[in-house]
Amino acid sequence: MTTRRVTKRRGQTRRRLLDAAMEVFAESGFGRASVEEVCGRAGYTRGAFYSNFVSLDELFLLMWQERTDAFIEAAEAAVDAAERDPVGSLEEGVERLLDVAVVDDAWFRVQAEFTAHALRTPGLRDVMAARERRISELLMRVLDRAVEHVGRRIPDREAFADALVAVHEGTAIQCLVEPGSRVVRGRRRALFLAVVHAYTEVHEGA
Amino acid sequence: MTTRRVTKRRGQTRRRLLDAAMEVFAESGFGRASVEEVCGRAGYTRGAFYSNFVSLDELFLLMWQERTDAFIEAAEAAVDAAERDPVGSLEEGVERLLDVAVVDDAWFRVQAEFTAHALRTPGLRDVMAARERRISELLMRVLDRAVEHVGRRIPDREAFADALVAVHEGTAIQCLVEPGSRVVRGRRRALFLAVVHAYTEVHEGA
DNA sequence: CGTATCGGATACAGTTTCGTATCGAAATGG
DNA sequence: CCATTTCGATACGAAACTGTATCCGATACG
Repeated sequence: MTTRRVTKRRGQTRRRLLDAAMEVFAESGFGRASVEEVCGRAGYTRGAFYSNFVSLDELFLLMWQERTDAFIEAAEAAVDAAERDPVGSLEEGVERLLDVAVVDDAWFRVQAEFTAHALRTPGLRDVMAARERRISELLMRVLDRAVEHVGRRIPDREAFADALVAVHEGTAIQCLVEPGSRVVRGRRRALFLAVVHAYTEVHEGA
Repeated sequence: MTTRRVTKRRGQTRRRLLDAAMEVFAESGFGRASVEEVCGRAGYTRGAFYSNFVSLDELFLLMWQERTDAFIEAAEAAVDAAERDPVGSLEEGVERLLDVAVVDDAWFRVQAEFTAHALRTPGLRDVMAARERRISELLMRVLDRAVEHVGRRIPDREAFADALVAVHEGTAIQCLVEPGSRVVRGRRRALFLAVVHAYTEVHEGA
């Protein structure tokens, strides 16, 4: 077992394959995508693929994790910045939350693919659950300050977090299924706000 | 073009193929399921399949519609019965709503498959959207009486309906992703109740 | 019953995909 | 630059799947 040299060409091919996978899965779906289709899109042949990954399943997971991590990290950075510049009202807090919980069409399709895939692959359920938790923590952080600032508190943080995630995912589906309903953002805002009010109460010792 | 005889054997085969499709799609996913796999499960060969359907896509759609219709009709019947026996509180109304909006594991998997599939098949988006609307109407009917009965009214029915569907689907995902969280039913109830309160107000002329 | 029609099994040809094994080109590092 | 390692293209064999065409048992109808 000798330590192998790692060339930069390798990194580039992995990158291109990962990116191509995202496009292909969004278009054809995971189940109907072939190794060849991904390679072709990336400008390679199967040789490159099998030299970098062991299976489509692995590639899919890696791609998904990469995107998820990138998204969460970006969102965390935004939240960090926001925490140094606290909002004055719940409405503002929800507005920021909407900015973080963006719904991107291609990505959400892949997300749907992954969900379906993960639901019948035991090991992946946990991966998804873990991600849901990270996102819920993130959404919580966005609101924490705002809630405190207006003199309210959160009796049951866990329930609140679950509710936020549910609303996020539930409304995201609607955004994509409904044809051209741009009205949806308003609906999302309203629903988030309602949930924030419902899961917080006026702080006693203020 | 003569009118063809329709035997009962044919009906039976269709039925078995439809049922097998449900199982297979839940296990293997739609994209990775083959015609042969479905036939095998049903106890037939491909000859039977191509004599009854033109493609897996068609079979999938028919199966999905059949199940969806059955579910909605059953729910409607339950709602009809319930309307003759009105509830006395919002809590009771939500409880009934939970009974209607059941989350069945296998079916939800197939639902996830269909969602992913429909998101990249333009014609199917509309089909899904139409179904969402039927379900939202149903959920609304469950609550209408209850809301009225406790002297409240619904300012924006459409927004309310959307919110209910979003909560239903969002929480359904959580039910399936989280390992053994039986606590979730309580969470669902709470969230539904919160939404009902948020989207209704005390009726003026009472 | 007998016969015409129907339905599903079987056989077949063609395509797609897979995973591996091999080979030449490119990159590395001395 | 040269030697060596690494990377990806290509060639190959095997397997799975598709869709059709044909055939024979089952079924309906008079």
